[in-house]
Amino acid sequence: MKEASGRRRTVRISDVAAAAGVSKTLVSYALNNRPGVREETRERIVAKARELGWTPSLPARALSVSRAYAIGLVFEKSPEALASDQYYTSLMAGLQSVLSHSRYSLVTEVVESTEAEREAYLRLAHDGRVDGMVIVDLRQDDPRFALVREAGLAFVSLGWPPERTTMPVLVYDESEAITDVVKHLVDQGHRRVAQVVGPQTNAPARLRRELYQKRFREHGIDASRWIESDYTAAGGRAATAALLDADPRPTAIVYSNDLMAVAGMSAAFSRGLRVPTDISIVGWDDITISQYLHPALSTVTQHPFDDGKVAATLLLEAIGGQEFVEPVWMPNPRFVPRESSGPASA
Amino acid sequence: MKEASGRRRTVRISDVAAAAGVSKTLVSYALNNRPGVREETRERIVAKARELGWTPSLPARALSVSRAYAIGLVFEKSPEALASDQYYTSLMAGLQSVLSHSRYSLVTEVVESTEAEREAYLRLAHDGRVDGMVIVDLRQDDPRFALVREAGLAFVSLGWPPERTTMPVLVYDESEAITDVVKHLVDQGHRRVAQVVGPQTNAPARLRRELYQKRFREHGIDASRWIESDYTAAGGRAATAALLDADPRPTAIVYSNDLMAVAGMSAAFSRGLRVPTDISIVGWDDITISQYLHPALSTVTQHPFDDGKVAATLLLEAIGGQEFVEPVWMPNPRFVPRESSGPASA
DNA sequence: GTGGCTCCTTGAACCGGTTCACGGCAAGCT
DNA sequence: AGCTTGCCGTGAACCGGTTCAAGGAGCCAC
Repeated sequence: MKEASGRRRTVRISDVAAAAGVSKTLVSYALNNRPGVREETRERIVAKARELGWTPSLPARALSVSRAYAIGLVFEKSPEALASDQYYTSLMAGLQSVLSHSRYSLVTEVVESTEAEREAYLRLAHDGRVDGMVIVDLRQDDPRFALVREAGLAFVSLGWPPERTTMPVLVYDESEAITDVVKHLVDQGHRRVAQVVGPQTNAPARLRRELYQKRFREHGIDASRWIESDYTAAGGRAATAALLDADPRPTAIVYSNDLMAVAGMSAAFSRGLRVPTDISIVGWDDITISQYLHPALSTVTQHPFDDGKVAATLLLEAIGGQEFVEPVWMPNPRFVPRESSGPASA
Repeated sequence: MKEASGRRRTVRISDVAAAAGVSKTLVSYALNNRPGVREETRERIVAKARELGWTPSLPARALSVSRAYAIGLVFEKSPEALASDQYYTSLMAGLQSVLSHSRYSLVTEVVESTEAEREAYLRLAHDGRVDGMVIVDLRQDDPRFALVREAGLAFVSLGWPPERTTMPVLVYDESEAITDVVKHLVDQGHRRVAQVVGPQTNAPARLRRELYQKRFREHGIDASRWIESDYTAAGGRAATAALLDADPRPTAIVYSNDLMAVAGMSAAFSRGLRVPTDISIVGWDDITISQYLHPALSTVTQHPFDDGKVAATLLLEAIGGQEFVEPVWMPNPRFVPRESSGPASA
């Protein structure tokens, strides 16, 4: 009586063994599709297991095979920055869309300093909590690659890692979109263009800035007008204010994410400037809200959900032992002109 | 040689035992602060453990004590809806801010149907992957409570659960903010006010709609003008379009989240209406971008990060065996008037 | 000197799987 | 007939902790 109402007795592999009249070794072999089990016997065991509703105990399996059946994702970001940036949530959803069809789970951490990030990595690895990591937001001389290497963890890198590796790497080419943005602006007569960029310790942020500069120079535009910011709205607003203070004011500003671009528009409005009549604004990310803004934001679309899907798939393969030599090229980001960019003001 | 460069040998409890010259039982007792160990011996063991860099193996401990040392969070939402809604990401960050100081981790899942949600719950529970769940977005007759009860999992509910429970419950009172919004609108002469609400299978969405209606009626306003939508931008835009088609058009629309409100503004603009001159708009959530819009969005602020913090704290206590009888009242959401609401048009 | 008590310590079982090494048996080969 | 070979199946060890029941040492009282 007490038993029935109390903690539900879970069915063990030995229960299945007893019910099928074989040893638990054989049950294990049968259920893991190992050779050395007569087909007829295997079927009987599988049927019994299903009948009893057996599912493997994760901790037990984890203990004996030293696998966690989980992957980790650590965000080194302020909660504010994380929440206001859709990229990460979409990425997570993309990862999940693959994991939920496997027996793997996603363990996430949000930390607010590189020191805490380091600890999180060590903890996840040392505790045997995960079998692999998804590394995003690559930084200059990123210390995380050494961490995973030492911990013997598999990983997937979203962006070029600083060292050669046999783990999967996802990359894409932003230059095409950047070329399109610059062409779009130049065609509309813009000659004074400024940039508000992300933290320059962040490798992709740096690369993006350089690509923009290269294209600017090719069109004879002064490429030195850029301000480093932090991807937050407040940061974007402040940077924009500074840029608008310059005497020959820029006629266009390109931002490294939409959130800063929106805040930039707000800064422009509050000075009585019209967008795009007085100043053109181009973002990056294409967050949901961008197309509903007034004016709708010209920006560059990315595919974080797909990135997540592919990243999860490849990471699982890497955990399975597969080696990767070539990076995987993802579809390029694409420029989407909308209303916030137009002809340059006189 | 091969050993040294290969898989790093992790230090086990028996290594500590050998080094300290005691049995592994005693090491376990000492490290778990159990009574029955001489103080001097305990110190020696702890010192040795630290010296060797021992950390407990999670799977091993999980196996013997039937604890996962993790909590679960399942989102039943489209990736799109999840990504564009800051609430969830902030909630997650809040949970993490507590968990990272414990040995607990957060396991997240994103599913797109209630059937998949059910499977996710069963899987997390059955696999022994988590010790407790965070239940958000309560629905009418929410099936998740039965799931966790049957699985014997602890949980924390963000909102009133359908049944009596000894698990922690977080609640807050929206009526104050709603009273303020309605008063604000009425004071400015609004008599025709409409609502765009969230899915009415969602219990809090329903309650919010009813509270608004109650206040409307108290001021003699027709409370029947509401449209059910889905919290997405596309949904908000469509609902707004329908509302604006009505002949005596509403002079104000209140939305159940900011994303729909922004999309609603966009719909108004595209018909040549001005905000707030021709129509006032009030949102709900206060996402980061709201204050940077043009006009800045009048809305209601919530505290998802704090909710997460408190939820995690209480859930850990519940897992520890503590029982809760009274729900915990969180600070009330607060109305923040900005530029998108103003005097009613004639 | 012996019994009884407390305090500290330990061997062994257990959690629920995986896997290694071995054994029985029938078929194939010489 | 004797020996190898392959297939199928099993016992036992192992993963790294926790915990129960029992054992030894030291001390006190009778």
